[in-house]
Amino acid sequence: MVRSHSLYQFRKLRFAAPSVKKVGGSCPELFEPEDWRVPLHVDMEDLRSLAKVPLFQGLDADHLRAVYEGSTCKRKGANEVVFRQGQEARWSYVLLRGRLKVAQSSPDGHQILNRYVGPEEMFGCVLLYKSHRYPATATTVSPSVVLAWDRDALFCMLERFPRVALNALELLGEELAIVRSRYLELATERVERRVARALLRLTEKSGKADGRGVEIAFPVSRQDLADLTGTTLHTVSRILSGWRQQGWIESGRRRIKVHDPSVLRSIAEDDRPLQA
Amino acid sequence: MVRSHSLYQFRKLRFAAPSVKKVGGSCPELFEPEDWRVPLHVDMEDLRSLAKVPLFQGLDADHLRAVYEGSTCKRKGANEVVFRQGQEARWSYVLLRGRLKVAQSSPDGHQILNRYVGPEEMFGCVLLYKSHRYPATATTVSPSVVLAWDRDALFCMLERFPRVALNALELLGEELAIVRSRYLELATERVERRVARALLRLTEKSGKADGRGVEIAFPVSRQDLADLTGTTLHTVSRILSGWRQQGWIESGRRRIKVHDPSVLRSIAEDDRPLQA
DNA sequence: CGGGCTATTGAACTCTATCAAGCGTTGTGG
DNA sequence: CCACAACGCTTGATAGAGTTCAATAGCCCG
Repeated sequence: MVRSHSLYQFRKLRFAAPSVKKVGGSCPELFEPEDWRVPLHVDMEDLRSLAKVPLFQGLDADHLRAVYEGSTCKRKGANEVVFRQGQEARWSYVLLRGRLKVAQSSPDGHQILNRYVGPEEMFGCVLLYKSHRYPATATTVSPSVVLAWDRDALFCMLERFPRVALNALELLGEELAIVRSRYLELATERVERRVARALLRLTEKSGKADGRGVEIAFPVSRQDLADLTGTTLHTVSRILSGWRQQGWIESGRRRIKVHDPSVLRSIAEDDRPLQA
Repeated sequence: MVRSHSLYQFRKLRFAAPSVKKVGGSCPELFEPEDWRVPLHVDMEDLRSLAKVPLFQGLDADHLRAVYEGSTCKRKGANEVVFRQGQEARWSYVLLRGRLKVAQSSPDGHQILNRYVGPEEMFGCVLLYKSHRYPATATTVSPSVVLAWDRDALFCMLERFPRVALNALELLGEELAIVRSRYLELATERVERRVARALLRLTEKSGKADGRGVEIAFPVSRQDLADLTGTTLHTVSRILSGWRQQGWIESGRRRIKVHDPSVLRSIAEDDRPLQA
């Protein structure tokens, strides 16, 4: 599919000086100036968010608090890197607010997009990667707040709260099923269909509907879509142009709105459900 | 890649009457006639195998025994189906002896091969698939012995032995990393390289070396290799023919021997390591 | 206002799927 | 035990989806 080196594929990520601030769970006084956005009662708000995280379902308030206090809070602007492929994997993350993407690149400069991560999802979490290295790079798409646990805290947590381990097992299982279904898709469907599916998944997961259609709530470039579907931005551009001319969609710079999902669905047609 | 319906893709699996015999863990007297292969001390032998299963690392003898006694033993000939895609997922499995392949097919009749399973590996185990259905079909490649636990037994086990849950987490994580790396491969590498990688993985995992090279220890057809790499048996055949003419390999009916892995490695060349 | 990004589009090219046909082996049933 | 069917493999020819190459145009931010 993507064959050889194309300069377009080398995406220059802006490596803003990592304005990572570690914040002891319940020590708001440690906040640094750039954290002005954060009100002092952040604790309670984060805790409420935390309660919605699937990974922590089944924990009662006290346990949640304990989990929270073992965490480190990091705040990022848009387009910052949370961790980079190949780095030592010390932290496991949960996204509280914002949006980020997890991408993997091959040594020859090609890139694929593993997934977009939304609020309350865990990421970078394949606990103790055997290699002890992150297999992918996580980059924020919008300003984000993440909680992180280091190896020790994580193991502690898993030991104290077996329920969390079970949740993790379930979530990893889902993830695995999704990746497998994506693999099947990549191996058997043609590009247009893959793009349609990807778009549908994005709108379903994070679409903002208004009178004239559903728009993806965060910026997605053609290249992103290409990396997501295993093709090139050129092909994606052509396809979207076609759809736009048909009036199926509306799109601009890193912006896509689907007018009529049912049309896309018929392009993606198949009995097979879209996983996730 | 694989575009439209090709009769070749509809692989007629021989659905032998499932000669599944359920055997209470420690009740050898329940064995049915077809189990003549099995000596009476099967218990101890299976137990020893069980001790080597990564999923059960860290359990002591008593616990292993408990785990074993919660299991059901099933024996299969070659080319039998253990579970089928879409069936209700009641059982989780560990392969004790033999070899099997796990394949997924899309509604339009295309097929991909998720993985080959060797002794001591777990499969069909993404505990409690959310859908409660197996997402793939497992077929024996050689005569095999599997142990199975039903949902209840499994949860019991996870509850009694948190260590098993942690092991499972680690194994799933590895699995996920492998699938992701395979996805990256499929999206970015061309066919020849993918085939070379697949062959190398097979020989490394289950190669029998002799004076003139390394042979894959179980039957692998061109179609299998194609399903494994997301291409067609035609292309695989052409590629292998080429390599054979170069003297890199030697191959027959469902039989492949690699003379010089280093040559294949240079075809698959890249700094990227072959995940598993 | 200029310099990056991002997107659009045309044209050429090529990898690989698809179509088609044939061959040797295995194994099965008469 | 032989014959025939099924299976696995090989190979040539053809075509097409989608990558690659190239060039341009619009948009956003500093």
